[in-house]
Amino acid sequence: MPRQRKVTRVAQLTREKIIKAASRAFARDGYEGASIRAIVAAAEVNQAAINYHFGSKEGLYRAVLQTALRALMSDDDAPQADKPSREVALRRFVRGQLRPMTARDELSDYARIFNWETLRPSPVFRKFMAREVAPFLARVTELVRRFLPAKGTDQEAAVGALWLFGQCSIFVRNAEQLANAPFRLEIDERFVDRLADTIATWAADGLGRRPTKRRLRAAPAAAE
Amino acid sequence: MPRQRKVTRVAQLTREKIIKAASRAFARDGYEGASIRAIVAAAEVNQAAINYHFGSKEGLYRAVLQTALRALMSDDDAPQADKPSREVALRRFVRGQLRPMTARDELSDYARIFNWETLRPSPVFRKFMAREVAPFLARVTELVRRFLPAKGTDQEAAVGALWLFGQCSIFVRNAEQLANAPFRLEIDERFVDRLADTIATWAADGLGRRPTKRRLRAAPAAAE
DNA sequence: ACTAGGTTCAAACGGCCGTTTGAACTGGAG
DNA sequence: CTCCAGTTCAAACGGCCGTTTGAACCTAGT
Repeated sequence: MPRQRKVTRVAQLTREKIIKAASRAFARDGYEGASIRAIVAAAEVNQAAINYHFGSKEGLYRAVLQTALRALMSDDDAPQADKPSREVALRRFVRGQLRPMTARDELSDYARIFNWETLRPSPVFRKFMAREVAPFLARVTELVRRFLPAKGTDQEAAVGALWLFGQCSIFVRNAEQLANAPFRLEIDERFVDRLADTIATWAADGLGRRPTKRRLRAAPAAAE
Repeated sequence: MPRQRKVTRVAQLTREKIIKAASRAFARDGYEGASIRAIVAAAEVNQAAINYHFGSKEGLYRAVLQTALRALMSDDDAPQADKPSREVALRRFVRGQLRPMTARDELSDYARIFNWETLRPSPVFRKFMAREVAPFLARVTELVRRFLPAKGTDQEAAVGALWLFGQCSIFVRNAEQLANAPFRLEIDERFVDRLADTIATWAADGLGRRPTKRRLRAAPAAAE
């Protein structure tokens, strides 16, 4: 369970197979919903391997989160080089957030895992994020601030960042449902591109405006 | 399990105790996370009572969803009488959505249950909603349409409605977290009122604008 | 080739889950 | 008051869960 003295090549391969299968499982079913038995079946690995290599299911989840965060960070670090306009940066961020709607790769698995955690963060996640995610969130807050009126407070920027996440995540969460029922949308790359345009535009316009100070709540109606 | 010939007064009371306790449990832990044993303990009722009165856990959930939908519908039916301006209607809707951030009553339990279902709708929920929720969603779509440019399509309105839900739900989902970590916000009625103003304003501005048709995605950089 | 230590394995453990059972109880119509 | 349908109850069932065990199996260093 604690440190290994040395790890053989095959053992490292086992760990990687497990993490890959676990990423898919956690993305599909959430932390509690994903079972060790399903993971080891997909990874074609003995059940005890997880406790041997990662100590516990929690330890495995921690390892997956680490892999996920590393991948997500380095992914949208890349195109950051040329300091694009705030509109382009916003559009890129939104499109990146919407990526899991169509993509079916590891990166979208990672995004889905974080999506699960927005509903009810697991203890593992909260401890993990408190340390590791600050720089990531700071980057989004910085992006939001470029749209806020001059003297927006830190809190306003943080709220704006959360607001931005929320707009994207509901489409990611319901991507499958959008094809059915009252929506009947065809979710392909083209649609997601247009959706990203729409959200980015809506968001840019919203952030730029000062919320009205007057009470919009109607005065209590005399008649009930 | 099927029809009861007659229900005694005490039996009806048992059913109500169960539904109330189940609502809290499902709101707190989601459908799968809530356990029958926890529910019957909170309701001070025998474990077999749930299968006797509702047939199964699914049956209980259906009953809770029915109660919830009825309550939520009649709640925001009430102030609909005076045909408020679209801005007032939007602000009211947003404030209503944010209600569970501070309120700790049955209505906010119901809202939280629906919130869980936006992450991964349970089969019960999907069957239930397909029939029952159409009018509710139609109302929100109608509200959104009042902001859209003249010839917005039905699909645009539906997307707008989903977008609106997303903006609210992330704050509801993370209400507890907003007090900690990078946000440090004090979540009270005043804050939620201001948040509702902000979201309503941002949303109104965003919906009113036509998304830009030009590609915001920067042309592929020469270097890289 | 030997062997010690890292790794895999099948099997079992204890615990929580939703459900079923059959007996005990009870309230209200006759 | 009787009696039985409606209801409650304690106990048990089978199933899935994460974890532990101890033996078997490599594999790399000598």
